[in-house]
Amino acid sequence: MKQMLHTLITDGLQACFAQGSLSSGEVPEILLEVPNNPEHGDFATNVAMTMARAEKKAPRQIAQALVDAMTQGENPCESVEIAGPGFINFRLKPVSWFALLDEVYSRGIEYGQSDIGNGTSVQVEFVSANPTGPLHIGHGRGAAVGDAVASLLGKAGFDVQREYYINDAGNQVTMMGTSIWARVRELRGEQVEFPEDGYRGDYIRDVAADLLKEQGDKLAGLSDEEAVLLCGDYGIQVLLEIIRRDLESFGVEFDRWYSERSLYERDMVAKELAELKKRDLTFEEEGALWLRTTDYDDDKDRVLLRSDGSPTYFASDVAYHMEKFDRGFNRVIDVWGADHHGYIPRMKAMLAGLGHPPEDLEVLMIQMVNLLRDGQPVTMGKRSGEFVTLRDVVEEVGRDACRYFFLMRRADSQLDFDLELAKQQSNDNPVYYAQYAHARVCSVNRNAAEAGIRVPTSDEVDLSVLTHDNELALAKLISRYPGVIEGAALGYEPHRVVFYLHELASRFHSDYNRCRVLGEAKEVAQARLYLMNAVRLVLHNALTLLGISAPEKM
RNA sequence: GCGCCAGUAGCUCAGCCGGAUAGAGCAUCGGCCUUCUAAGCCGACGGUCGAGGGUUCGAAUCCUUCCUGGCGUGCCA
Repeated sequence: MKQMLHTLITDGLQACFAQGSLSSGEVPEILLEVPNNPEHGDFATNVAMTMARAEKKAPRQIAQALVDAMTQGENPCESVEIAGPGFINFRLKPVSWFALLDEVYSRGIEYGQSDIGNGTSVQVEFVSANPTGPLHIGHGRGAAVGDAVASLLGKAGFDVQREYYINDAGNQVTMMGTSIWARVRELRGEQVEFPEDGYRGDYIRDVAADLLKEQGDKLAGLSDEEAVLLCGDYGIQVLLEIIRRDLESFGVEFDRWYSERSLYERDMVAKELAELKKRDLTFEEEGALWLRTTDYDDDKDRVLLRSDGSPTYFASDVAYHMEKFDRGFNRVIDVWGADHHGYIPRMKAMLAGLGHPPEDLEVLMIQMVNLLRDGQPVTMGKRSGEFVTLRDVVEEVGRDACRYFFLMRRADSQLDFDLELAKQQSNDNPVYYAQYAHARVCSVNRNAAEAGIRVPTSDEVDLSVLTHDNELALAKLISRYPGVIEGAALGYEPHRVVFYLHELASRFHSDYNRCRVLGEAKEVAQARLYLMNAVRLVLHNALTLLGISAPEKM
C-alpha cells in the first residue's frame, strides 16, 4: 500500500515538474508514515515541507500543486488533504484496503515473507552457554531472542544459520572435572575438601554418581590428574546433552553445534595467532602474548596467550570468528548476555586488524534477567550452585508463556521475572490473549461449518458488505504485518512482533464482540469469515515466528 | 575514574533514523454472559517523558552537562 502511494507521489511530482507548477526537478526522499491521529488519514507525508527550501515556496503551496496532480487520474484514495503546516494526508478507499486481503490468502503461511535480505547469508550464534551446568533463566532469554531474531531474518529473506558454540576447552572444563572428581571420591567414602571455585550444584553429584556407576572400575585405576580429565570430558558431555534437551523442549533447534576444542584440534587458533603476529599486531610482555587492540579503539590491549603459554578464551574466539567468515557468512550475529559487553571492542578490533569490516559482526546484548520470587531477588550463580533453571521455569509457566515473556520487551532493557507472579498470572498472561484470538476464530469456523457456511475464496467473497469501522481497522492492521516483520528483522527487535500481535488480537476481540458471523445474512457471514480467517492466518504466522503455538482450542 | 544499557502513568513497559492531541498491559473504579469460547468486550481514572542547557518552524526522540539504577572495567568465561 505504501508502495502504491509512493508511486502516486513520485508520478505526481514528475507531472508537476513537467507542467511547470514545481521547478526544482528533483524528487526528494519520500517519507510516508501512519499518523497517530486517525483524523489525519491513513498515511501522511511531509514531502511538501522538505521541498520548501529547494522550491523557495511555502509548503502548503507546494502541497497544493502536488495534490492537484495526484488526484487527476484514477487513484486508490478516498481523499487527499493538505493539513497543518503542509502535511499531505491520504485516506484510502475501504475497497483498497480490503483488496489487500487477497494477498493474505494467496500467500498463506508465506504472508509476511519478503526478500529484502536478498539471500544474504547470516549466522546467528546464541545461547552458547558453558556446558558446566544446566541453562538458567538468563540463557532462556538469550535463547528466545536469538531464535526469534533468526526466524525474523529468515522471513525477511536472509539465508540464516543458527549456531551454538560449545566451550569445551579451557579452564572451566578442568574445574568441571575437579568438581566431579571430588564428588566421586566423596561417594566412595573419602574425606574430601571440595575445591573452592568448584561447581557446587547438586547436578554435579548426580553426574558423579552416574559416572561412578558406569565407569567406576576404569576410574579406580587412574591418577588424580587422569581422573580429572576423564571427569571433565564426561561432565561436559552429560551437561551438553542436558542443555540440548532443555533447548529442544523450549522449541529451539540449532543447525550446528560448534566445538571450541575442534578449533584447537585443527590448529585454527595457532593459525590465526600466526596471522596476527605476521601483521605485527601482537607483542610480548611479562611472558604473555598480547593483541594490540588499542590500535582499534579498545581501552586496553588484550592477552592472547597467558604467561604459562595457555590460550585465553579470546584467542579461540579470534579463530572462531574468522572461521565464521571463512565459511562464507556475510554477516555474523552474536547474541550475548549484557555482562559480556566489555568484550565487544576487542572483537571488533580483532576483525579490523585482520582486515575484516567490523560492521559485519553484530553483537546483540541481552540485558540481565532479574529473577524474583514474591518480589524478593533470587541470588543466582553457578558457583554457589543455587539457581533456577530454564527447565524449571518452563515447567512452571509453560513454554509459550515463557517465550512470550522473554520477547515482550526490548532485549536491551532489563527484565524482572517474578516466578510467583508468572505462575499466579499464568491464567491471564498476555500470551493467552493472542492465542485466544486464534482459538476463537477456529471455534467460529467450526460452528460456521456446522451451519453450512464455509470460508469463501477471494473470488466468491463480496467485501462491500463489510461496513463496520473495526472491520476496516482490522484490514488495515493486517496489511501492516509484512512491514512489521521487515522492521523487526532489520532492527533485530522481536518485541515489535509481540506488540503487533497484541494490537491485532485486541482489534480482533473487539470486532468479535461486535460483528457476529452466525445469524447474519449469508453474504455478510461469509465476508466476515473471510476477514476473520485472514486475521487467523496472520496470528498464526506471527505466533509461529516467535516460537509460540497457535492453538485451535483453548 | 572510564565504558555500555536504562530512567516515559501507582507498577511493568512501547514509542526514540525529529512531526500534528505521548500509547499499551497490570492495578483502581463503573458497566456487559438466555445468541459464534467472559483466558473476552465497553467506559472512567491516571503524565513537569529523570533535571538543566542547546540545535530546530517543530524535541520523549538529536547534541551537551548533571543526577539515579544495573552491568562491565582479569593473564575468568
